[in-house]
Amino acid sequence: MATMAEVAREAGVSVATVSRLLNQQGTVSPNTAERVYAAIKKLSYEPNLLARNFRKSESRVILILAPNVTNPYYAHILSGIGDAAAGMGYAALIFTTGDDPARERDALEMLKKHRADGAILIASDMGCHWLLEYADRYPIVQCSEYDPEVDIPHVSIDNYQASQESMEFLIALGHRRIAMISAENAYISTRLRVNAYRDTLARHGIAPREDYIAPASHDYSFKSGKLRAKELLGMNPRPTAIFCISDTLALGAITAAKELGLRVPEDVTVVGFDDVEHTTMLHPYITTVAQPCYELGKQSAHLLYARMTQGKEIPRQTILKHQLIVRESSAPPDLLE
Amino acid sequence: MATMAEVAREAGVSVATVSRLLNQQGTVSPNTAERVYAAIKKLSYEPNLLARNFRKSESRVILILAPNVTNPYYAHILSGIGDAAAGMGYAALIFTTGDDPARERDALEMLKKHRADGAILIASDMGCHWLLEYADRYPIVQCSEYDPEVDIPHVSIDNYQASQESMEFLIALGHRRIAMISAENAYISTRLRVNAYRDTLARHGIAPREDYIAPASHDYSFKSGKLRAKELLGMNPRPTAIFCISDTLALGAITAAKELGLRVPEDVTVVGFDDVEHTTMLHPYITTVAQPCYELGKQSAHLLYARMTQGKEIPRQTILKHQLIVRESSAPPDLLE
DNA sequence: ATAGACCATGTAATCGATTACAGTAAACGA
DNA sequence: TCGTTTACTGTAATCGATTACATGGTCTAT
Repeated sequence: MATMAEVAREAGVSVATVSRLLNQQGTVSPNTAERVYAAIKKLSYEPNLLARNFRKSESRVILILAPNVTNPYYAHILSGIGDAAAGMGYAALIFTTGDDPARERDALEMLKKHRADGAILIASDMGCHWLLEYADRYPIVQCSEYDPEVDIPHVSIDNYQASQESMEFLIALGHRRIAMISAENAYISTRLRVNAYRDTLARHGIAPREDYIAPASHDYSFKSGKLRAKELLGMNPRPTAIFCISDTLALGAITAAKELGLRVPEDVTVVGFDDVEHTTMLHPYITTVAQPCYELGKQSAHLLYARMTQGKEIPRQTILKHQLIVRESSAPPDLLE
Repeated sequence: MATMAEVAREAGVSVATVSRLLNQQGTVSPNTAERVYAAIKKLSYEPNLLARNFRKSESRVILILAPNVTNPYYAHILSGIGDAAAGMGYAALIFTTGDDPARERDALEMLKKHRADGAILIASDMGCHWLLEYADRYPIVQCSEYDPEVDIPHVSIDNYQASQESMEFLIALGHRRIAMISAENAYISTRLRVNAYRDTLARHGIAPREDYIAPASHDYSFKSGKLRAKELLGMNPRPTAIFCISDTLALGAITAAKELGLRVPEDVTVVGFDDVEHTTMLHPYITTVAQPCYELGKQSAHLLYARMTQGKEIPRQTILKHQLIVRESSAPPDLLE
């Protein structure tokens, strides 16, 4: 592979001139430029990014940490980040952490080693104070999850407000015995959604029953949603609606209901969260709160970019709009029962 | 950030000694080693990968090209590649091509620029002779899709055999009017599956009807699967079974059947392909051919690694095992109709 | 006692770009 | 006309690691 020096020799100029031409720095006469371009073509020269990045001390890579890439919610965020990064001339290095802070930490070491210029963390647990050690020294943006007590810029939706709307909707339909499938994780979204669940019930004079709140596994697995739903639907009195904090869990709940011989929504209403493809794949289509996943990723990337390149102060919090989407899995409770 | 020279000064040795110690090259006395480690700790030194990679002329990055990251089939492959790469000390740079050869080509330029040491291509179209231009000069492995006429190592399953088994299964159940939802793409898998569909019918003395083969959109979208299935199920005589080349399409077909008031599998049998999570998310659970997605990705990464590091000749073709999984969406046709 | 092997370490070149600085020539302004 | 920009180009230092080669000291075998 030809080097810049060879191109320079071929064109009869110095490397400085070639470099200036390629980087649009300084000036180069049209005549010389033409000769250089000819030489580049002749030798089919390609700049060596290893050398360039080393010299400029930048990697043009952004690190992305996600629990996994198979959950469609994360996949869409990754998609948004990836597209935005590509548009800005950055490459996205995706690391999966499996929700393990140790692996998260390992991956962040990449910043110290100059393998990446900045990082976007998707779904960090609460209580991530140790993150500040990195955030103070490197550009970092959190996407979707964050800790309100930790001062790192983040992009998310208003989980409390969204859950409240969902609950208000159920109550307005006439539901009183509303259960919830949450998750055994330390995400802020989970906490806010549970808070909103309790608060909204209370505000309507309905005493929240703790045994109506069933935590699914930390990764929102379909299987565990089904399991928890079966437990909930076996209780007496049986809840007439289940508020799930993810669509996968909602799908699990619907499957559970069907296996118990219950109809959705006639016998039990199920609502989800996120609005991933699953919601409209089989009937009943799922009522859910739509999150702008792709946009969350895109915004995160743009913020990080601003922080990395212009060293700009970026807003601590960016909240994008959610939307309650009513479909087939919700209906008024059957009051005759 | 401290440099190796500073560490060397602090420890009272030369940079060569520090480097040797860190790379386990040559020998360093225990005494010296201790002093160096102390210096590293004191200065909290981290090697600069930009410098190291530049010097060694390797990026320790592998390029991954996929049409998108949201299709669960690709997501699982990516997962396998990512884990394997991390285990080998490589980082995975994921680029989405949207099935656009131009973007695929652009991404491959990264190899020339030394941004990556090798590449794994997921789902390249047939007729990708131009790929040889890169494959001849850089380590490249294709995963899942490939072109038998293009000599690039690839990892896949036996699509023909798998489809044949699926068809034999349907015929053994008693189905004669079997339709197929394929796709409008140029993948080898699509071609082999269609071929196996035709051949197997013919071998059983059933004349394939061309209008029973409906191509869905190139990305196997749920929506287009539903659309095609509605057309097929509206035909006279109506097919009693539909062989779909992806689970998403199968899900679309099941939804279509339900919307038409048909029961699955009593009125129509639907079988899928891939075995992604969707298959067991709602009843009827889908009968399908399982592909070892994660393993496909992992193997691809290992092959690429062998090729990159030992320059070894690697096998041109690696075929992993598939498995027909019979679930609820298939049953003998109702012969009373 | 001495050659040869081996160990521990240092010196300095090297990878391929970017860029500060300097120099020359032409253009310009008064 | 002379000083001063301005346009264009070249020289060489530089980024931070790796590594070929050289050096001096120890140990071993004859």
